[in-house]
Amino acid sequence: MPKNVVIVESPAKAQTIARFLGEDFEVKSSYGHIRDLPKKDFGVDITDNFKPTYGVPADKKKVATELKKAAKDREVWLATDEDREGEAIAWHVCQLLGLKPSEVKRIVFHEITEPAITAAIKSPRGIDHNLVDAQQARRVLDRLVGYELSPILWRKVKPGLSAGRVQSVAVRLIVEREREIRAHQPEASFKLVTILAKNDQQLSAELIDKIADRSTAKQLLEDLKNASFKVESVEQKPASRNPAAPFTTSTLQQAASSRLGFSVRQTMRLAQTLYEDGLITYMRTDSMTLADLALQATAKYIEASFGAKYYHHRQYQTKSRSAQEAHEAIRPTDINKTSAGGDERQHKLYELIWRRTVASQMAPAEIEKTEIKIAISNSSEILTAKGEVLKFDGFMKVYGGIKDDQLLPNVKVGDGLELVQATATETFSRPPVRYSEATLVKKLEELGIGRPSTYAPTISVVQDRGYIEKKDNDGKSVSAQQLSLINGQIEETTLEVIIGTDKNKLTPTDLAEVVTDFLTKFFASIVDFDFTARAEGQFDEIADGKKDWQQVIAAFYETFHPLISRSQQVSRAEAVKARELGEHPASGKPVIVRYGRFGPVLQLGQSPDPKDKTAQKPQFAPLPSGATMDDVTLEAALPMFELPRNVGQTEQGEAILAAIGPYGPYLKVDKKFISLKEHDPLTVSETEARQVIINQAEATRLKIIADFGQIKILNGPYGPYVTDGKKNARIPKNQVAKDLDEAAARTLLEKAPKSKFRTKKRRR
DNA sequence: CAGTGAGCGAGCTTCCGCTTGACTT
Repeated sequence: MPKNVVIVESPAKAQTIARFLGEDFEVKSSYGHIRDLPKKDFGVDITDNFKPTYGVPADKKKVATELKKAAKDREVWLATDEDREGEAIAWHVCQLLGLKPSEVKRIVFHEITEPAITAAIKSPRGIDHNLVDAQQARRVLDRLVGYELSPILWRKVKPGLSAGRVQSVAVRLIVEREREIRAHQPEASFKLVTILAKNDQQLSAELIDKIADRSTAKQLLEDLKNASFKVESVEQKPASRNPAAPFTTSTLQQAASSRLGFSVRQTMRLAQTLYEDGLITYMRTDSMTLADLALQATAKYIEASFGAKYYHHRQYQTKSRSAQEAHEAIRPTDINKTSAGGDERQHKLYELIWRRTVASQMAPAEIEKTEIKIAISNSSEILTAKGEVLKFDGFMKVYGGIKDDQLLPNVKVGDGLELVQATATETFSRPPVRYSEATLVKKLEELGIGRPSTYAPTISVVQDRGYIEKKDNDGKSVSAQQLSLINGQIEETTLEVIIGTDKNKLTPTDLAEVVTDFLTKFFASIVDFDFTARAEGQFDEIADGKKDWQQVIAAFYETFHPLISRSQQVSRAEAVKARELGEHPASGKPVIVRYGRFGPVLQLGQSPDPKDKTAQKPQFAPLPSGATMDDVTLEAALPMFELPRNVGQTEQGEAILAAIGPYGPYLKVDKKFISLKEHDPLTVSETEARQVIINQAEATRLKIIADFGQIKILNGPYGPYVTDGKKNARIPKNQVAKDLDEAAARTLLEKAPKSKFRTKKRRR
């Protein structure tokens, strides 16, 4: 029985370091934080100097028992990460095991290499209680903000909502970007591009400045008809480009998104598998540092594979202001393994990491840039042709990314050129682009908000709460004019261009706009982009022993809590920004849009005084499909009060109604409801409605494999299954669905395990 | 599954950061 037990955070790490430590050491994992504030209760005693109550969460009970068993009568070594959270985990483990910090050995290492670990074992230290206190301050601050703010939203906006230091800023960024896009007015201008020739060789040259309007563009083309062109200058200058730093979590997420099209969550899942299989280093890191052994191996690999001139030693410094650097950068554990991974996507991600790591230690790419200026005989405007030639590929041999540029013909100053064609095309200024998952992560990291372990979960939570949706935007079509000068003739054409298209971009819901407005109005300091950065400054002072954590929190709470009290006085109506769209033509009553208890709603007539029992109640209706609270108009709103609408009859003479319910637009035929997906309930014709009804009947018929009354065998997205309306059972591989009789189906249902998963709450 | 809309009360929801694992209608 080994006399030492080493506790680390991750089981995969435990496995690796066990190999280096030999028989005297058993290595166990805490699986992250082992104690935390309770989920159900507030867990912080405001009246007792913010004293936290810690406990072992339900999903950690098993680990806690195992750790206690393993630590009994052994020397305990705590090798959790060397950052605020890691130090706190070490302290919590002490508390769990009933050990005084002086009774354990605290060790740290940033690389999982044999030298790093043996060196660490030789120099144990104590637990840094200042650092633990900094973590407690962080934890308690987040609890105070999250658990005092969220209930305000439940009461003033909608139950189940949430707010927090990180998620509320993420939502705010997306809301503000959307508003910039809405406010954007595309400005038109003209871009002139010419093709010029010297003998058989052609080059493309353009006017750098945009041309203000069509008449100026046309005049310029008229001038070009009779102009001659002469090379005024040829400038060549060398340039070099350096490789990007090795991956951190956020840059990996960005590169995997842009190069491989992976979502942030997908990237992390794949990286986790590669890490567990020992193929890459830890994937949740903010460090760009490579271990010495890795640097040496990479140098050797580059020199052997590409030659010495491709090698260039580099050490990178992180720019992230919140970086804690408890780990290495993300790199392959064995640089000689050029490809690895269990499936296609793991393969691609591994290769991306490999390329980035190797490239980071390679020579810069050498480029020769050429710029040719061309004078026009009858105009003061200058045409410019730019070209780039790659002289030495350097790191681009493994991590490319340069666009092919034009190779310019050999011309010298004074050479005359012939005009082949000139085109002036109308272009429009672009609105800012919406955030993608990856660019949001980038922005959050720049602001120092969130950590490598929370980027992916934050993106999920803002979607789960109904604040943010991933959406494609079709953009809008605009007509652009184009004037072309070919063979001495000016031709005019009109092009249809689509601007503002988007795929998979983060778009705010009406709920996000309402909540963001509420929070920026009443909690401006909390959703301030610098709030986290300022708090981090305070945590650093606690870590340095210059401040007491409870005093820091007390000072914060003194300014924060009054905001809570004040916001409680606000009426719902004020919180949810009602807007009057106009007047209902028939009744003269106002039409209002606002965020109701169940979502955005149109209201016809003012809400009556609650004391006035005889007052007429206003009429309510949902927003038209595709409209938001911000862009809905009176014209679009009015027909919504006419629903449900009488569409006509089925061939059998049953009445068809169309309306919008809580689950979207639907048709109603003889008490049966059919969702309307393709058509609008306001405009759907009788013929279209009949077809939808027939299609629906056909789909149901295809879904049923066997129908025994209560028990049915159905085709589902995961294959055939048995159901009695309440419980479902999958059909074993060795049985054929359509051969089952009622008795067999019943047996399957009885044998099926009760679903452990709660059915997911519906989002609206 | 196909109405609701104010505010109160019962009892539910909620934060961030550290980690992995379960397994669907």
